[in-house]
Amino acid sequence: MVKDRQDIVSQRRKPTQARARATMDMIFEATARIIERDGIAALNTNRIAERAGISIGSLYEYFPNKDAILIAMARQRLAEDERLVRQALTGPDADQNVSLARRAIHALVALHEHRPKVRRAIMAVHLAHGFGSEHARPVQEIAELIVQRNTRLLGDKTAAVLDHASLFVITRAVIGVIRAAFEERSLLPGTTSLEDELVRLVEAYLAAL
Amino acid sequence: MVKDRQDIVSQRRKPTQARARATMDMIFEATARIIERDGIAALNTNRIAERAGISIGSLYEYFPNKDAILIAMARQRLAEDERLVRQALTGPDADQNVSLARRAIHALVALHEHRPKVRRAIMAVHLAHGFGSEHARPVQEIAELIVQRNTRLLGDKTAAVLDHASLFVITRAVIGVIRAAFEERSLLPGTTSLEDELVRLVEAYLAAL
Amino acid sequence: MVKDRQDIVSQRRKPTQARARATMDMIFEATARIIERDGIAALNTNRIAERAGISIGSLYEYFPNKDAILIAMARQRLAEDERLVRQALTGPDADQNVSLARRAIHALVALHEHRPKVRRAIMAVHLAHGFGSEHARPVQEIAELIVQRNTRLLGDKTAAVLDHASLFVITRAVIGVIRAAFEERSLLPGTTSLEDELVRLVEAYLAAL
Amino acid sequence: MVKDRQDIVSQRRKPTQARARATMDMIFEATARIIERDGIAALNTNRIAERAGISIGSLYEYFPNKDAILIAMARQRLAEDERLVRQALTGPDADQNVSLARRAIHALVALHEHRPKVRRAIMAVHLAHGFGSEHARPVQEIAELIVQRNTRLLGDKTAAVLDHASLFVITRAVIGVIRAAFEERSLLPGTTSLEDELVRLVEAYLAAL
DNA sequence: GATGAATGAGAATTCATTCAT
DNA sequence: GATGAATGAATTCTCATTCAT
Repeated sequence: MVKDRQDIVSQRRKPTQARARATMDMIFEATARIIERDGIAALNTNRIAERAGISIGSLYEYFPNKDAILIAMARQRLAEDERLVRQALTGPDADQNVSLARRAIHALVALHEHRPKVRRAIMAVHLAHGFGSEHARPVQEIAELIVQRNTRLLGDKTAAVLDHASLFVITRAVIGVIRAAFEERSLLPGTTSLEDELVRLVEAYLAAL
Repeated sequence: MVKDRQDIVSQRRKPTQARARATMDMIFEATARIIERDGIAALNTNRIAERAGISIGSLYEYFPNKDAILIAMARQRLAEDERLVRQALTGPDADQNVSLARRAIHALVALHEHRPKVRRAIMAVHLAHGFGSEHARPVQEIAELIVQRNTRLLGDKTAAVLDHASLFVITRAVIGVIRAAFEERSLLPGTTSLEDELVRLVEAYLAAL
Repeated sequence: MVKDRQDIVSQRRKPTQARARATMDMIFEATARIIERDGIAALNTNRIAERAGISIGSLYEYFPNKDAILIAMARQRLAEDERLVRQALTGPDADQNVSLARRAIHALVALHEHRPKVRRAIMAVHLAHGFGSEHARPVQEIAELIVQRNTRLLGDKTAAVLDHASLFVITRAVIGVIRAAFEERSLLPGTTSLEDELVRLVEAYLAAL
Repeated sequence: MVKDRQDIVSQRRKPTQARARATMDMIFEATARIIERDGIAALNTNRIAERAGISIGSLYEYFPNKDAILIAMARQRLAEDERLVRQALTGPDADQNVSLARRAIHALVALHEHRPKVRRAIMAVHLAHGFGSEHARPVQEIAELIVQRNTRLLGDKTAAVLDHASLFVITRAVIGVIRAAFEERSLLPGTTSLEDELVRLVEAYLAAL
């Protein structure tokens, strides 16, 4: 039973040493595998420790409680998301013939294809702990990046228009659609038409500003 | 935690009698109150029964397990959502001077202001149980209604354009934004600017088709 | 009541350490005492743990569920039965002037005098779980031992006659009578006449082959 | 929860009317079917009432508690057992060329082929309630019948020899073997060799007296 | 006589967490 | 730093039985 809810977030040990970093990765991997195979309901700290090949005592040396593991995983994913989308936009492999928005959307969709069950589970916990605001941060930053780029190309007009509310709306709209596509399976997520529609949505909205 | 019970979904007792209906409502109300006051983590069947003023045995006469209660609540909410939005569109109090899209968006935003904590909790469980596809059904049906209306007014052209994928994208975009607004609290939900932006999003997208 | 747990049989912790072995014995002893004093209906895991002086959690560390405890006890008893009868036949204290059959029967009757209420209860559960075939194994093995001994003394003729069916019949006849004597209390078990009759039964049957 | 254990045995309603008799049979049949399909662990009074097509309240009009149903079934079976074996011995279809012992044994084996799972379950409860002595009564009475018959044919010598203990031993030996054959499934129960061996056992024992 | 909704004591079991070694 | 045995509060859920209608 967790008694002290305030430190639910922080890891106990700073991953200064490579060794500690490796152990944490094993904990994350074990957690992900359990979620994938048996679902979040079957996840418990003893099982995580066992599959990670460490003792339960050691696990608690790294994380103060169970949810801290999932929250750390969510944050890691979110950071990774941002890194990958940014790479798609500015990295050396980026296709310069494709619009920034389309590249970002394509990358975002691709992200959601990786371990969707795990993503859903960790994000749900992350959300339940009130970190919803961190949730869209990567996409938001990407959006701001795109806006800055376009501003430089097109002049200052657009930038003035794309205020806080507009940025919020367009980013959440895009993630909302992508998540729904994966949650519902009604529309095949990999489809190009999904990406086409999303690009249309973004461009139409931005044009309307 | 639900084990291997086959039937997470259905109620046990069919609410044929008004009495049974009333009992179920008391269970729902007790559940909602506990979630609001103490959070979903503090929710357990004994407490629900106690606050609902029935015995734990009776509770299990109505629902096979805890999650079934939350899922039933989610479905009730979803049905209510649809009813309310539909009413805003076609009901006697509907303001005919406002566009259908704006009226629907206004109603949807208003819905999310009602017991947001409860809504979040029950929808999370509903989602976790794999009913993500039911999740957007009300909005989808409303959207189809709007499309039909517009089709009658504008002729068949628009209808041909607004295919499955487009409808999916615009509906999920709208709920995605509304949910994010309530999850994140970063943007004050009641704001007209949120609604304005959503209307702009919808109209821009439809115009771009 | 055991639900759908896969593994009713095995202990969870292997009794490698002497400590674990001792704990298991305390669980067995606590269980036996509760059955003796209050009957099998009063047996529950919380009470077992309490009387064994361990926490309920620890109990479940050793056994996956209540019945597993009883089944383990039954198997322990069965193994002990075999050991004791074998000892009566071949041990240093064995009276060589008495026939093997009589010695075996005497030992078997003596066994049933030890905690009859416990024996009945654990064997009933063992049986109810479909382990009826393990039930007679000790006696069967003893019988085969006797046959081998006699074969050596009398030559191969007898061995040829005492086939599978005959061995089955005579062993089950003997335990059937002993158990009935203890279940029914109609005949005082300790009586020598019971043993005399059983010896007569065995010898008459074997002679008739 | 049963509060008054003394009336565990008697039915509440004497089956004076044919109607009541029919209801009790439906209760018995429902109970048997549940045991056969789902095992004794799945048996509960609500389910019995449901399958018997009566209300739970009515069920308690006929039996004071759950075990009373099973005990009544056991007694009915036992009475039926006796009737059937007696019929095999003295009935019009009885084969006069076969010895009485063989006819009795054949009939007993045949009995155990009928709903073995149900028989095991109800007899276990019957036994657990301390009615073990009623258990062998039918067989015992049959044995006495045989002895009387043989006495008339062969003179008074045998009757003098077959005292209480001998009668006990031979009857319990026979039932013990038959039960083991069905519990263990190691020896095919229907086999003639089983019957042959049992007849040999009985005749050898009686001859040895 | 019949009904069946309601009861609630009680049983099994889990699992996050601690702490002595 | 690591271990993992032990803890026990907490939770879910069952089902025999009652009794008002």
